[in-house]
Amino acid sequence: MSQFWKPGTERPQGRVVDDEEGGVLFLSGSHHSSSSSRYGYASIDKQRQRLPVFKYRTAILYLVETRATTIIVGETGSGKTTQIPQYLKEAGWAAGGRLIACTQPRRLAVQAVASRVAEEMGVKLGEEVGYTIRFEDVTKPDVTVLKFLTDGVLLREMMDDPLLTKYRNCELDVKVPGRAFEHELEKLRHVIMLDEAHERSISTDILLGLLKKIQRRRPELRLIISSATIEAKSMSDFFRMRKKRREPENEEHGLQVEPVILSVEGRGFNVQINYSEEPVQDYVQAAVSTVLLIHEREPAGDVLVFLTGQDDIDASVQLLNDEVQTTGKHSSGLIVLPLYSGLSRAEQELVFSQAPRGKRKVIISTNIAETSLTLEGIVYVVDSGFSKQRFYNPISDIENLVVAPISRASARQRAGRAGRVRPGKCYRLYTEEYFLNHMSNEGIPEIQRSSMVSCVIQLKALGIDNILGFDWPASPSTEAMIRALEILYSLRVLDDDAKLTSPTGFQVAEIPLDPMVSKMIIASSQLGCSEEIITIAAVLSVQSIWISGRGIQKESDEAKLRFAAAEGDHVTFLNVYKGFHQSGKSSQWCHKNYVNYHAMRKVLEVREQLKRIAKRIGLVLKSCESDMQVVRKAVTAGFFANACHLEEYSHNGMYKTLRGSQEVYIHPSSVLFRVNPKWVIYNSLVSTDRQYMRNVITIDPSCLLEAAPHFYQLQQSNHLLR
DNA sequence: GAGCACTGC
Repeated sequence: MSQFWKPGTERPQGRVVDDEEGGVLFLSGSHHSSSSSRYGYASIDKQRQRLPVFKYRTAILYLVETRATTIIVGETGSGKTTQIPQYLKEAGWAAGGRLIACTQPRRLAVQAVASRVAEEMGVKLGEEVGYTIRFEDVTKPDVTVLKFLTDGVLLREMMDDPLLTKYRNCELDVKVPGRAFEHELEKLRHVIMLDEAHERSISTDILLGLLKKIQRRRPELRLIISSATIEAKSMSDFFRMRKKRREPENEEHGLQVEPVILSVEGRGFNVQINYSEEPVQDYVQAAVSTVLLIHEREPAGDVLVFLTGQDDIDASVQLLNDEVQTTGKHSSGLIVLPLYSGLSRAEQELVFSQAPRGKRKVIISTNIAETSLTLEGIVYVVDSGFSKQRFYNPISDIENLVVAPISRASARQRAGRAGRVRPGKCYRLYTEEYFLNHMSNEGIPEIQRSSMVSCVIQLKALGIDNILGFDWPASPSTEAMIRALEILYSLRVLDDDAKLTSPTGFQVAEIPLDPMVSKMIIASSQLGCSEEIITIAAVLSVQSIWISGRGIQKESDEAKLRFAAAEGDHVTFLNVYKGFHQSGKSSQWCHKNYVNYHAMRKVLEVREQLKRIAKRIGLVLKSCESDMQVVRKAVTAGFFANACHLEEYSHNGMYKTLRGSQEVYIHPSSVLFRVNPKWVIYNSLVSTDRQYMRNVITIDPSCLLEAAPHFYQLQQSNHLLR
């Protein structure tokens, strides 16, 4: 297949930010493409001063002093993440026991940034500079002043302290002042920095809404929002808009509420964009021929290809390897590596190793390389223009993974991956016309593509009662909201007035899991099987505890049968956990039984956290030993809405959901596959050509009525008792 | 007899 390319006109790293309405705007100077190693060894201070953000130190501090909200647009390598928190500390924003908080969407980034900053400041991590992520609090009371954390953790912290008035490293009694003395106010002058806000995770969006709300009560709270170029304007609009009435500006303290955008250049290199001249029919095939073209015509440098999922990636790795084999010398020198989250740790690490001299590394990856992982040495990027995205249908209450076109923002992000070490090239497997006229500017925020049950619970726990009226950066659909309220009501987590019930609702909000799982845990406390149910909840919260992969299917299926329980997958998990525990948590035992050791370690961690929380909220930790009847009852108490009945005359194992009469099937990975018991409850649905139930347990229909009479009242006569 | 983009508490 021949490939025609048309050089594009887009500059992936353009940095002019529009600011019409009177906001201060700093434009960057000339674009430097320097690397720090050019100067050889330099002291940390010198290195810090060489970062692009250093030029803006005074400007940033001035803006944070005078503006409620500052939006920083910082390209890759600008140094904003590591430097700005230090500038704030140096300027006295952490004096008097106050904490400067800086959030990241991902745990790994939190750890990396915190340790880098601690190193630059010459302090031990966990002292002045600390971090908090799930399972790990590396901060020290009275000592830590710079705290890095995931946005999820900050959200959890706000449940105990909704106005963040206690955001300090030691106890201090401060009242929220209506009109307070200067020195009282001083204690409340906090800065919170939300980094990578453009990624628009659910937690970031909730935080943005909450912090905007808090600012009205606490004008002395300062926000720094870091964002990519394209999204900066909408972020600024969000903070500019006063929701109902126009609120008076806080002129008294010389503070302006209008947000301002400050743009800092990065250290990326220019990336030449090439578009396909014709629309591409088959992007796997097109990606393969483009890689071969690059290898044939372009100078040395590694290639990164963005495809959508495991299937596409494995197929193209195969095609490229075949090509290398058949054409021999011409195409040799290629090392082709797949990259997706489902790979084992060892396989993932291969992509970070350097290619031997004279060899070219080709990494074929999912979206994981767009945000989560940074690969060094990439000079060429091939962008299919697609990724797998999650969509939620509130009518059927089902989440689907769909291959969908990416946004222009994503396309720029992908292209930028080619310019980290030297000028690079990006090959887009779509036309320039398509890019300009058919791609959306920004992706759909996660909050508009997800179920809202967890989100509603969190907001309720934060004291936000009018959720439909909440000031979102992007509003979730009314249908999704109503569906969430309905589910939470049926779980008896919300009452008739949509308030959290006591104690169930408040307990569910404390548990960091899906409300149906939390409800199951609470029920298990009353039924006397919380030890078992907490283990099951922990296993359900990791991706999979089985080792899967090509060539070992038969063996791993057989291994699974050794643990299989007649009741279904949940009880099977208990058998695996028991065996793992009895082996002394041995990795050899896992290996022998085709159980994923890393997943089991995570199960242990989650289990410990859940036990701690259970104790705190007053649940009884107790084992039911071998009475699996109560285990099934507890599962039913949380998941009654997922009950299904086998169609009597079905020969292919078709079930129908009680709630919506949806056609569903037991997933082949379940121990109940082909067993087809009459009544089952599933944990989740995956939809491909059919709807498959994953993690299934048999139930007794009378338990359904017992667990949720309110829910099954109507169906009672015509379904359950037939 | 099928297949799971990626985070997070």
